[in-house]
Amino acid sequence: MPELPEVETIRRDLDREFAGKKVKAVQITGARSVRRGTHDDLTARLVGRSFKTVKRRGKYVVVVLDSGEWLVVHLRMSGQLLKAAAKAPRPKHTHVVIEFTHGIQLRFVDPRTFGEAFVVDPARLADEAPDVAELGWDPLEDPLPWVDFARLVLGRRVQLKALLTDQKVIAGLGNIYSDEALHAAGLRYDRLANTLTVQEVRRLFRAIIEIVHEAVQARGSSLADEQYVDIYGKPGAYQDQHQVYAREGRACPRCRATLQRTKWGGRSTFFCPACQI
DNA sequence: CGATCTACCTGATGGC
DNA sequence: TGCCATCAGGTAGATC
Repeated sequence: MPELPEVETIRRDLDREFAGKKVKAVQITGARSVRRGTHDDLTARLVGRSFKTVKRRGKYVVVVLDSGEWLVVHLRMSGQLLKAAAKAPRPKHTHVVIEFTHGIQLRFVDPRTFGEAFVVDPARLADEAPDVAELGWDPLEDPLPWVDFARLVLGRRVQLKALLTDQKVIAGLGNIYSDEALHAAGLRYDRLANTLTVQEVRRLFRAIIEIVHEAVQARGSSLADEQYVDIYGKPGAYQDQHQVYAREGRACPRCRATLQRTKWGGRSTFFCPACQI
């Protein structure tokens, strides 16, 4: 569920709440949530360590420990990171609990169990976490001359939605924000990347950056099920600014044509059939 | 290289 | 009420 803006919201709050805090104990109850390395190894590399800073790469949360190692968390479809008092009741599907002093916990809750947490030595990232090492351009973190973006786009004969959601090309966009960015740029999801004009590439570049920044401002998107919440359990507000996502049958905010929903790559895709070309 | 499936899971929702 | 199908923010791997 969470894409770049949601993960960035979580990152900022984690950094504010936990930077400098020392891990007292770790409890791992969900078998699937820790699958790179053993449970004992994760525990040993966390206990007694402090959270130094919290960073983000694409949709990965990266906690830099005072040992220099990284605690990496990916929330996949249904993961949540929640700050809670030790005595507060534990939600169902709580798989990992990191205990700090003063009775504060960081909990990893994940009903569908696709998410994961692991500790990695950043010097060995390419070997031990190639998925993290190979991430592409992060539209919030990485300054990128737009001509370099143009090279990324024009060099591929691939449909735009595949390009935007390919984490090795652009890190952090998923189903919601790729649809929103394509609408903002006036481009269809199935347009081939290498057919874009220079002007269209520039519009896409600007649209991606703008959408991501606006969504971070609004603390991300929570859909009807409120699966995404921040570390305090609060939903985001960007869904109120969605122009196309989950708005099929309604008027396009730009041209008033009726927005459509279709299936692309096995997922719902929303677009305006009139002003996205 | 690129497109298309499948699989990994639980839970919410809607039709009958 | 129950039962069944479908859908959900992601990604990796197999196959063509």
